[in-house]
Amino acid sequence: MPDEFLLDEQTCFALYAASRAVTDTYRPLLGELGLTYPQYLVLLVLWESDARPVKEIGEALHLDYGTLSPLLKRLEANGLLTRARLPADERTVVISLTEEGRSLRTRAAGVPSAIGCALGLDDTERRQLIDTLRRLTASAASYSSGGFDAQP
Amino acid sequence: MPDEFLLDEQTCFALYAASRAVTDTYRPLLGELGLTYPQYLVLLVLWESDARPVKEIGEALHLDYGTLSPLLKRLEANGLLTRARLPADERTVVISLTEEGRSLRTRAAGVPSAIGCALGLDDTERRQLIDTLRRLTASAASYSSGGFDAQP
DNA sequence: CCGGATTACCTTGCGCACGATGTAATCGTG
DNA sequence: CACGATTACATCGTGCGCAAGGTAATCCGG
Repeated sequence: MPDEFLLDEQTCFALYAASRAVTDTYRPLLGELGLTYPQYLVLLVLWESDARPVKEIGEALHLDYGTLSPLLKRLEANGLLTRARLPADERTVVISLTEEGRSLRTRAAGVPSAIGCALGLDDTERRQLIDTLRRLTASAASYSSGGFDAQP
Repeated sequence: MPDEFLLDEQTCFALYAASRAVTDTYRPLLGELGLTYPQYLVLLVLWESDARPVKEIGEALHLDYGTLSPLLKRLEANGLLTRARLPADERTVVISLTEEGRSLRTRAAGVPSAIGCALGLDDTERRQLIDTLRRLTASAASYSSGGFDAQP
């Protein structure tokens, strides 16, 4: 039988390596904008719909507060967004883009196509890859946090 | 036209999310062995062929010394491997498994199949995913470190 | 309306990842 | 053989990513 330790390495390691290779590709592009890849993801969320609570940003990106809190603080320090308590519920912090944060979208206009080109996949492959990754993510998530015997 | 910032998010973010979901699945399994996922990857390399210089481990995993040096130090502190200068070339450090490091392979025997099951992909999908990810990684790498105008 | 549970967020600690910098050993060239 | 370049590795600083523990605001059952 083939070595299970090698077989296993293939899917998960391929994923791990590909993910890092992609962020490597983003790095120089985003560096010119003073952004990291996770910071760029937060801006993508906010460019899509501004003034959202931290909780929603976390749900969109599958990131927890331990990651987001300091990240958002850095973006605030860089003048790209503001943090404000919601008067109706003082627990929730609403994140809003500043004018500088909004205008950064224009400067980032070339990023998506540059990345799309760097990945070197045609439309069919891209769609299929996304579909497979989505199902894989859902399947893995159902195992990690619950699986058979999850109790809410 | 569709929003490029949304379109772009799909491939790269799907990859980013899937990669983290998979390591989430590994975490409890490897936690019982006292390992993290990158540490597990290093052991996979060494289980395949022991007594390798740090350089080769880095090439296999696409990791640099800044990541590997402290990681290997932790594995050494945990008694899983040893580090020794090569007499023939005092610059290179050879990493060798201890008896405990070798025996951990037996305790990890159930990990690959458990992960394979959690991913929920059939053999065809798995093969195709790996193939796509490999080409994507290669394409991205050729852009990041070189691309058109790389000068050695 | 009161007290316990829940919610939203923050902080701390640890372990990657990566860029930048440093050091010692070796190689290569004149 | 000298000496500049290269190689192999280590260290430091920054920024994720996640677990664990903390706080204040809100909700909810009695």
